[in-house]
Amino acid sequence: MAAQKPSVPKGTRDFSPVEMVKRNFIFDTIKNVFKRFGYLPIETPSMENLSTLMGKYGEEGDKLLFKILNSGDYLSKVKSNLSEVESNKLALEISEKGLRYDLTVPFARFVVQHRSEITFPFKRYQIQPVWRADRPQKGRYREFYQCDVDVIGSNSLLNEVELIQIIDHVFQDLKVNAIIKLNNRKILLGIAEMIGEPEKFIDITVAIDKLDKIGLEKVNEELLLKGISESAIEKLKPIFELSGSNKEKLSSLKKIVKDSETGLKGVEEIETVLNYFKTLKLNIDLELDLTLARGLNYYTGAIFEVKAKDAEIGSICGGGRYDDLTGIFGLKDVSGVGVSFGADRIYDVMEQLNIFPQEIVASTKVMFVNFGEKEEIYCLPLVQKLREEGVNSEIFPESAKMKKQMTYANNKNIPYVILVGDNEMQSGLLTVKDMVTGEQSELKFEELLQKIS
RNA sequence: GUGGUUGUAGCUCAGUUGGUUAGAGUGCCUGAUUGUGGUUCAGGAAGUCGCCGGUUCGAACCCGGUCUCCCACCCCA
Repeated sequence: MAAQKPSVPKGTRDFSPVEMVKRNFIFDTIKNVFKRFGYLPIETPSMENLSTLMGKYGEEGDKLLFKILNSGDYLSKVKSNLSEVESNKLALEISEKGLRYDLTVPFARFVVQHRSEITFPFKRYQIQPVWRADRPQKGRYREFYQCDVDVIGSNSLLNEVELIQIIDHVFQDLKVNAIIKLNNRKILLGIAEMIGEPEKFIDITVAIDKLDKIGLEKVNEELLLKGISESAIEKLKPIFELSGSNKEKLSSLKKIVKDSETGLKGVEEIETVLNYFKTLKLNIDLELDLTLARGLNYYTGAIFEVKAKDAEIGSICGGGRYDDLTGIFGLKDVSGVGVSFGADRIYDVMEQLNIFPQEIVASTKVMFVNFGEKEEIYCLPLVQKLREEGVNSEIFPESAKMKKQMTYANNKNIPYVILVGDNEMQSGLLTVKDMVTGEQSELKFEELLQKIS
């Protein structure tokens, strides 16, 4: 039988040690910031009941869910006529579980399910993979990690402020130049009301979200196509033409939505958030962007999106406030707000810009060459001592040829190689080779410690 | 889901109008050097030409299907 060619499913990837070291650098950096702001970790299962996931991400979202086939003789339980039933109807009859699509909905489920154990406001972070069945392309995978921070059970806009600070910290620590775009769904709703098309709210937001990508004309075409009247489109025009500083945009916006209570509330919320930053230091740019809409329709208040300034890859972080996500699961009046960092896209940006710190790649600092049994017995306690001193060390596991052992150290980027043979065992010194300069010196153990620390 | 594109050695890629035995660079292995990697030199191994079928005396090359990669749309981290 011919060996089958090994491969992984479309849109999924293996990660080599070098890649994992870099990925862990991103995860660790993000995690440390989360912890510094008082967030605690949780995890939820990779799969959820489809009833938990369906209908939370819009029509498109449902299509992008990976569904898991029921176990056993699932076909025998199908009630519909197989030759007539539609695929998506059948899917629900033979599948009751699916892979999670994001971390926010499982979190809402978690909160409702564990409400009696939770003290509110509940601040949690969660770093796990999610799955989406769309076609892979640049910066888009079928399996990728999200790093979510959310606070639930508090309406305070201080939480929005805190999330912006977290984003600021993360990208500062990662040394990624980024910009936060901020908007508020209430403003978008107010605008929809103003132009007399409140029921077309979703269509309007999706269309204006594309403004910077496809331009005003195409957006207007799309709006017409969705059945929005020309006069309404005409009224939208001044919103697209808003410019200047955040302050200027807000004051002209106030006039536009002056007759919409919701709209004014949204403007006020943004003003409040921005006012906090009059006295807080913020390194990242924070920009009010009226064309930011975000597709997920559970957002009700503030919405955020972060873009890398020096790379073209879509958003690397996004989120917002959701007033009633727990309501779906039976817990009313619990508002939450959170953001999600796209670790894989951040990786792509950092890789493209070549800004991973050099020193994270070297894992082993010292390697002992293995000359044979006698020497092993002599070296092993030394390796142990180095490890006790916190130095990452290893001994080559067999007395292979020098060339092989040196090549191993070289390929693994090990900076120091130690040679201990008859001479060294007699003198009690260690021959230490600096793999960068090629220089060798005979040192006492303590001198070695000093040299490498 | 729609449209386009790619696939040849572990990796990056050549390969003429369809014509003997499919090449290069790099990596790998061996030796020059039995206690010295990264540089140099000599030698060596390595390919169902993505897969299935068709056309042809003959296919890496032409045709059809399929999978995969990448890109755009939809949507999104």
